Amino acid sequence: MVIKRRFDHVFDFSSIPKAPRSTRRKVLSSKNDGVDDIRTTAFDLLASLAGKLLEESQSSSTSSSTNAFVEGKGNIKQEDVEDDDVKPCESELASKSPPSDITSETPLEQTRVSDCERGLGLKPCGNKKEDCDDITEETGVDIEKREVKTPPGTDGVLNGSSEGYRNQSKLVCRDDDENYCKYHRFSDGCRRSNRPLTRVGHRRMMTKYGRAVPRDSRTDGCVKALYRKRKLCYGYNPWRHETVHRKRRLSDGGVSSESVTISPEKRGSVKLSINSFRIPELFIEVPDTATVGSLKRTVMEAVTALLGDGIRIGVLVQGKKVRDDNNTLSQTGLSCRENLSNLGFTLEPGHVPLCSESHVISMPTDSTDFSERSFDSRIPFHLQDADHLISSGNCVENNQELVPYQSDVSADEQQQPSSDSRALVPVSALEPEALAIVPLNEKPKRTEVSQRRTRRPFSVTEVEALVAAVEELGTGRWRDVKLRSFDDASHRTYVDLKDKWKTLVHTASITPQQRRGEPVPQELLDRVLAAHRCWSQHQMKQNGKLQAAAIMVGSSM
DNA sequence: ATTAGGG
DNA sequence: CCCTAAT
Repeated sequence: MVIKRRFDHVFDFSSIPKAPRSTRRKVLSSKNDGVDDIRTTAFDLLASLAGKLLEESQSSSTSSSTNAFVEGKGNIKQEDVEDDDVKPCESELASKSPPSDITSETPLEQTRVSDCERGLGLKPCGNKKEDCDDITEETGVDIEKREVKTPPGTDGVLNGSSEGYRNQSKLVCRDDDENYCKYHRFSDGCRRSNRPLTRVGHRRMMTKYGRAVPRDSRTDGCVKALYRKRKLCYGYNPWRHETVHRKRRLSDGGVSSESVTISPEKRGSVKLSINSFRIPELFIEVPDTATVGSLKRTVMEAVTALLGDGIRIGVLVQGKKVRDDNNTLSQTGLSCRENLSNLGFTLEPGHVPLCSESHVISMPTDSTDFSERSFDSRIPFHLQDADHLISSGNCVENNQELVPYQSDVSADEQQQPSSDSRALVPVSALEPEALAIVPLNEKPKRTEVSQRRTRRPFSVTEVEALVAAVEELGTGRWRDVKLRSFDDASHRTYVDLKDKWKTLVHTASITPQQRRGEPVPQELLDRVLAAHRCWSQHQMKQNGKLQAAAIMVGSSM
């Protein structure tokens, strides 16, 4: 699935939620922290810039026009994912089977099982059956139809408003993994897994880092697509080459400011406010198996990379870039009102980005375009866009020094924002180089095909299955847990399961307020804690026995 | 290939 | 999730 949308969002600073930095940081994982920092820094930077420039209250026209301006630009909003299609998931649930059915176990294992089942207060299988029935219902939400709704008559501009978002067009994504995975729980009753047996026929090729090599295509469409995306990005696609070429030609590029309002009030001083910045068109490609969540992250990454890459400010006067930083404003001709009205700013990337992760979508200028263009024959959009880029590039070539800027846009268009697309002059038309700003490859960390897997939060159903398996098998047999309960979920490796258990234990240990993501039922967390205690205790005992045995052996020698 | 634990 | 070390 390739989404083609123009992506010149207007960022309305006032719409950016503010929270104490410390608060926000607290809630973020260490990994996202960096991202958030970057984003925050970038926005803070912009905000402070605007603040500095805004020495005084804006001229009355400014504030009144700002909102209207943004409104008029329209909005694109990804509505939160909804589960609207409920369909029971295949679950092989347990039939009654006595927990004592462990005849094949060694005496040691027998004791540990019984110990732990006592410790965990495991119910007899009859009760487990009840659990299983409950689970059947829970798994009913496994099938998810996800939608992205875009507002009618809008053009791809983001802001906080959520008005008028009705199914103008739908982007239906499916998470294949969740759709199709089935969880086995107590599929063989209460019998403990027998490693030698379960091994047979269940081995799965794993990549070096425990990455499961998908056994079938139903669950790995995403993987393949991602890989393909990667491949495209890393060099085999014409679009990319065009991008690179263009970048060599371009010395500047980036985000343009809009709706700059200037109020030369006192003599010798210049007051102005920057109401919004527009982000240039971004190209995003995601596989149609990608989740909406991953799409969001992708867009976020693209924007973050753009802003966080280190941005510079460019100044445009009468559409021409002012390159001499040492000239005074009056020397630059910014002393009179007329000239000030032609002042513009650009955000430019800190350095010329190279290609790395080419996620990134571009959005059409209006929603009509979106609904029709995004999902039709534009799939191989690279070529078409390559053409576009080329022509844009030519434009730049002819005008390298003087970056075209529609200076009257800020003065005029913002006054009549809802007058429609005139205010939506595509960035590319103004600043073709903006197209090249797909921020890429700052950190050559992950080389080549190695890509971090897309995050797949565990569903409650999965957690349930995991907890059940660990209750049975303990915390040190992740491979067995995998085979027992996640054998059909190729994207869940035993390492994933182990990691998930780790986080579950942590989650269960913290207050509900500190938890994030889809809430895990307290009942499950209680079981997690109980199982964790039981099995770690068991492990200690076992270690003790081993030590004792070792001592015995040692002393007898 | 698995397990365990840090990042 | 990723990465490593140790089995």
